[in-house]
Amino acid sequence: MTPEDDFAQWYQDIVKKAELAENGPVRGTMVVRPYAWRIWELMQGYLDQMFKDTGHENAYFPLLIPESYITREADHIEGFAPELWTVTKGGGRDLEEPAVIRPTSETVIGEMMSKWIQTHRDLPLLLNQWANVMRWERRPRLFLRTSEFNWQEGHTAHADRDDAMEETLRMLDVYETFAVRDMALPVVKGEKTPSERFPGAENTYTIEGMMRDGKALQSGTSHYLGTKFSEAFDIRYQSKTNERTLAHTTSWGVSTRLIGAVIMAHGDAKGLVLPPRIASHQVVFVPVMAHKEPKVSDEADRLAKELKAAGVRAHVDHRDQKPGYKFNDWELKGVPLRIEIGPRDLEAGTVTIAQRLGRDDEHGNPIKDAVAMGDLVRHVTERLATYHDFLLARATEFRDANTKQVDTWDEFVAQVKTGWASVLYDGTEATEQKIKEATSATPRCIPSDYPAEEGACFVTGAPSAFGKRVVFGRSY
RNA sequence: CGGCGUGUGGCCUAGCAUGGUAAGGCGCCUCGUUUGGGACGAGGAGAUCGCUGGUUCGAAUCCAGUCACGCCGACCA
Repeated sequence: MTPEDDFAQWYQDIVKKAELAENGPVRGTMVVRPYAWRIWELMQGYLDQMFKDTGHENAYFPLLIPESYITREADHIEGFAPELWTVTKGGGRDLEEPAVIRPTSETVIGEMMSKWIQTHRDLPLLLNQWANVMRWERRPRLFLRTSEFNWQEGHTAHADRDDAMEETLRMLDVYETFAVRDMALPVVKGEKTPSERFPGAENTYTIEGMMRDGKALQSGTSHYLGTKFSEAFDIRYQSKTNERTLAHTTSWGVSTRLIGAVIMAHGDAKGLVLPPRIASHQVVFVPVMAHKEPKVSDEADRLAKELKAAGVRAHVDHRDQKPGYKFNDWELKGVPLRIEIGPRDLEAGTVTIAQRLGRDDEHGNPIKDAVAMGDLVRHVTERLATYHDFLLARATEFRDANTKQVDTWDEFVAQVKTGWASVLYDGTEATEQKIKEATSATPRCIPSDYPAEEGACFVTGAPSAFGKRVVFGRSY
């Protein structure tokens, strides 16, 4: 199965065959297997460090939220009501007040913030939590949309709009940096149009990645919540001039959906392709003839230890299988570098390196390079770095080749079948609706780095909105 | 939630029209031979055929309901 034949089927095959995840016993739930959870742990590591570097502290808030909290902010409840899971019993008895399982934690954290914030000296309050949330999903897909998923949610409170907006955009930048630097995923960063905003947000910002079928995946969002939740939960502080003032809040999150992004942005017919910085194993050794020549295993173990000491995630595959089986297996699992080591290598004092992607012969098989054992650590370290650059460049080329500026309806319809279209449009929901009905494309974002441009809407001819082009595409 | 489709050992599938108590491949276990691109032979384990009910002497097969999964749509940070 290749991504070109049937993208949806290909995706499911990879998730299953690469041992990433499977369905849980309750509809819409997901079991994340160790190989994928390791990827998530690595992602968490990078993100958590960046959150701390930008002054945030981790905390933990309860899974269960009083039902009444959710209803306090009008837009919020309207948006989330259809997706809530509600607990009505505890210890076999009906609860006095039903509790909802958090779909997101603005409400319960808002409630706590109102208690913790007294004066302007308590601001900004910069929090993050790593947690699971639940939303009823009508059509679950592993990693992309499941009823329960793991994520991080940042929640912050600020003295004024400017400070909160700065935070909102700062964290959006953190997400962009992470996507590019750690996932080799180029993203388009920008603001959501009003119809695509988070329920309860004044503004929503997003990073959008292009998958290999040309569809967009919303990969991270950052929201400026204004004073909506402060009003609902009474988050006020005493200002320097002794006035009781509403705080401005933000929230921002990324989830295990990012694992889906990695699969769909980099994968190919052979299977998963993992960018080195988030690869569970960066290097896998495949010993050859180890049963006849015990030194082979010893040398593999020794070299792996050297690599580990240098900070490389190396693994030695001691399984009792033939080498060819292991080659295919690790390619399916997307390991960046494979090192073959056998009697021939021992004699020559070398190992044989094959790269998962980007260094293939005319038949699509990896070109194997001999590398001196003494030079292995340096070579591998460099290879991993250039491999990352290669994946990023490849994904960027793909995205750019499938993004077009268009100015007519016909061009637009053709373009969003396979990629993204950047257009001038009037910004109305009616126009968005018309586009969606005809093409199933929706506005992905108003890119931050697009130049100012105005003109006539390509659908209605009315003056364009937002002062620049907007990217449309089909999305997950 | 609407339309279409699919549920048979861990995985893929045959059997179903014309009911008679489940077959093959892969995988798994044991032994031997093999090992630089998915090995081979011999022996072996493993399924109340998604679930519930109905029809029948008898149901994987027919009927009804239900659950799960997939695709499309609607919905969805």
